[in-house]
Amino acid sequence: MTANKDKETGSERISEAEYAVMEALWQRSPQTAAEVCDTVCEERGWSMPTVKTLLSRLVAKGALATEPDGRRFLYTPLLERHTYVGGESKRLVQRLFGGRAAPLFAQLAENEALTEEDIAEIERLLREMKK
Amino acid sequence: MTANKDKETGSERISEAEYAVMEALWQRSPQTAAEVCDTVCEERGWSMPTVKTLLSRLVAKGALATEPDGRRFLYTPLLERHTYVGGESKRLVQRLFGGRAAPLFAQLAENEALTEEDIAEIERLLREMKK
DNA sequence: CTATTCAGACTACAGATGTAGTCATAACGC
DNA sequence: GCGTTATGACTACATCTGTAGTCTGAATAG
Repeated sequence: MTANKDKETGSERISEAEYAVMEALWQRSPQTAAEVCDTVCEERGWSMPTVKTLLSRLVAKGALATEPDGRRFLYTPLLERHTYVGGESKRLVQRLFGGRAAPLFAQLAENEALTEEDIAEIERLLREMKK
Repeated sequence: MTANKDKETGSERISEAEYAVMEALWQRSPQTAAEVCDTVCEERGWSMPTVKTLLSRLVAKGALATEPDGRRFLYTPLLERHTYVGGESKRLVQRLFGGRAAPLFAQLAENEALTEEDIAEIERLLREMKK
C-alpha cells in the first residue's frame, strides 16, 4: 500500500468526478463498469463512456485494481476512503488555515455548519483525547 | 457585493495559483502587479508574466478590482478572504463528510492534526456556543 | 457453430489551470 | 522634447479535467 500512498500524496490527485466513482466503489466493491454506472449515472447525469473513462484514469493513477471477470473487469479500490478523506482534510487545513484546525472549526461554527449532534460528538471526542 | 458573492458560489472557482495571489492581496492591498510579484514570485518560483495572468483572470472572475495608477493598476480584493475560506471549508465538509462537521473533526483528531492550543481554542468556542 | 453483444482500448474536444512570452504604448525620467 | 521603461493586453502551449464517441474482438447467447 506504500506505493498507493505515494500516489495519493503525489502530484496525481483524484478529481471530483473521479471521487464520485471512488465513492461508489467504497460503498460496494468489487463492481463492474456497468454496475458503477447504475450507481452514479442517473444522479450525475453521466453516460457509460464517462464512467469508463474515469475508471480507466483511476486505474492508471493506481487508485483502483482490476480483476478480469469474463470479458469485463471487476474494479476494487486500492486507495482507501479514509486515506483520501484524511489527505484532503489536511490539505485544506494547511492550505487555508496555516495547518491549524481551530480556525477551521471557528469558521464552521460561524457558518452555522455545526449541529447540536456535531457539538455533542466533538465534545465526546475531546473528552477521549484528554485521556 | 452580491454579484461578487455569486461569483464565489458559482461555477467560477478560484484556483490554487489564483488563491496564492489573493492571499498576498488580502495581506496587503492595494498593490501593483510588480509588488504582488515581489511578494510571491520567489516563494512560488513564478515570473512576472505568470502573476500578471493570474491577476487578469482574477479581475475577469470579479475577485479583484482595479484602480488606475499612472500606467499601471492597483489591485484590491473584491472577494473577502473570510468568504472564500468559508466557502471552501463548507464545500469540503459537504463533499466528503455529508455536510457534517463532526466526522471532519474526528478525522483531524485521528491524524494528530490537533494541537493542545487547538483543543483549548475549540473548547472555548464550544463554551461560547452554548450561551 | 454462428451471430450478437458489450466492454475495454483508444480517441476526441472543450474548458480550466499553470506558466510564460511578446508587443504596443502611455507614463516616466532626464 | 525625446528616449526609455514598465505594464496591460494579448497570445501560446502543455496538462488536467469533464464528458462522450467509435471500434474491435473476446465473451456470450442461442
